[in-house]
Amino acid sequence: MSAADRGAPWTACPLPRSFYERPTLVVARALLGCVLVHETEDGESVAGMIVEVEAYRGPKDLAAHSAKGRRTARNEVMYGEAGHAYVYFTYGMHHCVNVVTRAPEIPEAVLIRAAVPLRGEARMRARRGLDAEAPAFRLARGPGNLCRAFGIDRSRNGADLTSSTLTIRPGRRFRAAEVRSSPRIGIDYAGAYVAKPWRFFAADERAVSG
DNA sequence: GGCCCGATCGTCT
DNA sequence: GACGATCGGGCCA
Repeated sequence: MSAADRGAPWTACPLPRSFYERPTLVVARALLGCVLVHETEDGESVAGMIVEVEAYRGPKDLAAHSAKGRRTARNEVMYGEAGHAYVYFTYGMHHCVNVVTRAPEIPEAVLIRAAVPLRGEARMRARRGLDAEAPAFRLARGPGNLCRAFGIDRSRNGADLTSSTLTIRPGRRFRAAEVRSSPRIGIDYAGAYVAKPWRFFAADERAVSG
């Protein structure tokens, strides 16, 4: 660790399991301001502050992959222990990363939709195919872009966020006045659950999508 | 096996 | 606002 890294959020201890075992809406809100860290192949790490999330609360939530109790090889991680990553592939070209919440057999999770780069910005740019001109807030804006910038793909599905090369650590705390909520994005098929205000984001952060 | 569609993104009008 | 890219998952036969 360099002297400059001492005390930096990406060097703090990962959030404990108990953080994720709480109600999913509580976890979603609490993740805002926390720091997602992915250690890369060469031992360096990329890190970013989470500024946008969405809660998915199956089996009742018709927008969740676990709606109506659906349980397949793809979403099996949602039924497991809290604090693990659920990573899936969609639209033939994008990955999305979630954190599993609550007790085993309760298939709920929080989708991480956007982050502000804190470390490894050059690596993120290279992965996104963006040059030095591109503003930093664009690097991890949107769930697909975030996964690409962080180098997260299905090989990280099931990763333990409390003790692996993919972790989430405490960061800054947003005050209530700095947080907004809204309906979730891209779930028009979810009937009565379309309008649930289960998307949370930091107001005035340009890295927020939508 | 076949068919439909997606927790997205960038581009074009 | 509309649309194409691109392919695995889910469901039915």
